[in-house]
Amino acid sequence: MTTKSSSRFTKSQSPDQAFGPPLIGALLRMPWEVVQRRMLQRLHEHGFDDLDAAHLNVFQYPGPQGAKPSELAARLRVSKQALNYLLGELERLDYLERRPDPDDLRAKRVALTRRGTSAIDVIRDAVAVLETEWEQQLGRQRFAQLRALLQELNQASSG
Amino acid sequence: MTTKSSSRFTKSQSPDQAFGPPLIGALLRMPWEVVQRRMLQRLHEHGFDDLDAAHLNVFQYPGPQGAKPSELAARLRVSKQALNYLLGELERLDYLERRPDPDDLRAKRVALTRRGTSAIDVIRDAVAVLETEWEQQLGRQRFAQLRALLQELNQASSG
DNA sequence: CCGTATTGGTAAAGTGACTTGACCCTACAA
DNA sequence: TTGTAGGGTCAAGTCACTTTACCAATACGG
Repeated sequence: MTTKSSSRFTKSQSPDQAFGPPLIGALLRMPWEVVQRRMLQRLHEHGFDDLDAAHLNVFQYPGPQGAKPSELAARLRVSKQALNYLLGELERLDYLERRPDPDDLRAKRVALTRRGTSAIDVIRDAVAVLETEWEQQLGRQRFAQLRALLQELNQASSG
Repeated sequence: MTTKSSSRFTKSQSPDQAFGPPLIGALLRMPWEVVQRRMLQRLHEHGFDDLDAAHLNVFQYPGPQGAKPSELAARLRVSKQALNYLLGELERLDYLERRPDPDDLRAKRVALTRRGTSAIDVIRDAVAVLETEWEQQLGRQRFAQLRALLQELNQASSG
């Protein structure tokens, strides 16, 4: 019933601000950007200073371990060439290897090196630290609630 | 699922995943990406098909209206040259104008055109639709809770 | 089996969204 | 005044991509 006519909705009342209060988009984006920066910062502090944001995408959940390059490309919504370029970089920097798939002679599989898994450990740690910070700000219970709600949201819109 | 044979795992407790359960990072990122795709999709459907993800950043909360290019550059964490490049595109595509700042002869101010504000209306509408979808999935109360928690989180880490 | 289509990956060339470095003009404080 | 910082732009270079094309292996319908 709220959305039958969008007239009142879309016209913002304040003239010099196109947006009113933060939309759910911004509310999700801003903390995610905090996480992202934190991950990069920690990685750089721990000697993985040859990684940048683009590389980070490859390590993103659920991680590249065992995946086929084309799988990863689809997951990250980039062309397989673009992804292969990234994989080349990461292989050169000794974060992973591309090994032949034993079950399909066309395919390859990504295998993390020791350095690669170490980097992922740093990432997980960085996020863990941030989580405890947020936990303190929101309270344990409320933070747990937030996490649960986000989890539910992700399950719903996984398609 | 896949072969159990490759069970040389990192210090992560979960078997064949370098990551265990989704970290808060992924939980924030994934719905944000849903929002992002939805915004672009809606824009393209409504005739704003000359916009891409990079342009969207400029329109992000709280929007470019009245801002100085250098402000926007800092906000988006890109160089002022990079941002100026984007503004050039958006000006050429008739989404905004760069006008001289009346109070500072060095500066310019971004002013949205009619087409620009229309695009923002579409964005807000797209997010509003998604919000009602999520509201139905989580329930009104729980979704309101989620929004409140996210708002709190953003206030905390605004610095 | 065969022939065809599909899938996984690569190579090469082009490009465009950036970067770095320089510069100009204005503002402001000393 | 001067010196310094801030806002913006121009120009050149770069590299992370895209596009196009192609090969090899697999899947599948007969």
